Amino acid sequence: MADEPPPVIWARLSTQGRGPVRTLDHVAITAAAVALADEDGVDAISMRKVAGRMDHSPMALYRHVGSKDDLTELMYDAVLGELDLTGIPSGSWRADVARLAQGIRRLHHAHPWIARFGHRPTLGPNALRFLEAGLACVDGLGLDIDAMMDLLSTALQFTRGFVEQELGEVDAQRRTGLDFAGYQRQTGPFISQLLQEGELPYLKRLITEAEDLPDPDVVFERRLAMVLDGLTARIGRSR
Amino acid sequence: MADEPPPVIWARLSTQGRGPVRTLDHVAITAAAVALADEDGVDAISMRKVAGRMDHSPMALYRHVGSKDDLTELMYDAVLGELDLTGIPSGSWRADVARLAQGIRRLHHAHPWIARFGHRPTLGPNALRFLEAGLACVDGLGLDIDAMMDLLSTALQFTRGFVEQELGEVDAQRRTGLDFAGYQRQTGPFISQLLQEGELPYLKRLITEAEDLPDPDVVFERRLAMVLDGLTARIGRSR
DNA sequence: GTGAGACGTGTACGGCGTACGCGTTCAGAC
DNA sequence: GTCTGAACGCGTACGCCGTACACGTCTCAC
Repeated sequence: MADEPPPVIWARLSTQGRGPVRTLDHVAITAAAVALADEDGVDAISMRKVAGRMDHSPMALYRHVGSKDDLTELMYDAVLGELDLTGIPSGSWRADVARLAQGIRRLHHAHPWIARFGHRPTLGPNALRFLEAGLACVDGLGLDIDAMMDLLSTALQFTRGFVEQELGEVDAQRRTGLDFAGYQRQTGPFISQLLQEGELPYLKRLITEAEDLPDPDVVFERRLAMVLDGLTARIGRSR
Repeated sequence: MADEPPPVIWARLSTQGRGPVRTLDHVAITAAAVALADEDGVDAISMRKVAGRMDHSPMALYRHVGSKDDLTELMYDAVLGELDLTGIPSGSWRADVARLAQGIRRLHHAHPWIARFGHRPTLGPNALRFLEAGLACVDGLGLDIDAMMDLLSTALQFTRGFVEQELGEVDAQRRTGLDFAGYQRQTGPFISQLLQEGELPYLKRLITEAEDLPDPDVVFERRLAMVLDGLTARIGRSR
């Protein structure tokens, strides 16, 4: 059985070695890729374009990142580094977890492409920093490590699901070039037809009774508060 | 300003018209695409392969689906149709919402590619059926339609986030051809090195103290219960 | 000095989504 | 019964994509 190279990028990141001085490294490549993704969207990320942005040949990148999948993992960890974790843990687990959730949501808004890669939990430095900070928030509550993970993960998984739904909207807008109002204008006739034809009482109520343009920040806060309430109950129970 | 075609596929689905009898329609195409995705994964979905599976030329599909994005939306609605909604609403909102969440999770496990498309909430027949059933579960609790949506969406968004994390794992396994044990074997040395070098007390606790191979079903139930607890609190408050 | 390894490049392969134009088939207008 | 034009499926082609592989060049260890 051969010694396979580790499948973890983080164990494969090389530093300047014997050859010519490098004009490229994984940090710069990652930064270029992030900038590209931020500007032009997920679908614009290509090895060729990233390389072009750095005035290098596409194949030059492979000396440093192994594959496009590797690059996306580096990108993910890189933006995780933007999270501000100062003052965490603060002593109030609820405030801290809420701050982490809000931070993660902001991160997804700043980099809407994050959600579109399916990753294992990455072992990058920023992901680890985040994990440590997150678990520190829920330490000292008399919970074992599994329960601590439950608290943290539940809040963050809700956040991820919420944000992904938001971003589906954003992404569709970018692809179709239609904002929400334009979309409504286009779908209006179809929805009217649906309501006329079928038995869709709740769709009707949504359209007639629901708040018209709810502030997504407010909705997020409201739902996050419910989730945190559920976590609180769990802490009380295990004491 | 020209009359653009509606951006909603559902308003553009055509039926047999004047020309030659069709040998293809969006239902058959969608079914073939779903089968392909189930067998070979997201990355295998291509117009060419779907067409090949039906013994047709790739371009024939475009007569019926408009674009690959359209096709993915059809696929999403198609699998939503697999959800069993009989007996919903049952009278117990909590049991119903839990059932919906479990159903959605099962759906994602059966079709792991679902999560990889960013969609607007689709207006397909099955999505509408699901929406109606979901809101029916949380009706009669004295909540307005916005609060009803909060309840339903919070549970489902948590589910989506949970499942996407699970699937990141599954997907990575398919891509690398390494199961979890193999992955652990490969990453073990790197993690040992991390623990030796850095200050990662919680990673250490996770590895030494956490349950070794937690049953994901159990973890999901436990966390979902917490979320539902949070929702319960909200209902009590608004009465 | 010299050899080996690191670095970036050029070329090429097989795949992709889909625009465009074509012949064929048939429902409805006359 | 004939004609016509819309609907249908196909062939070709374009410009992308990820990346395997072979190559020349540069630098450090010896």
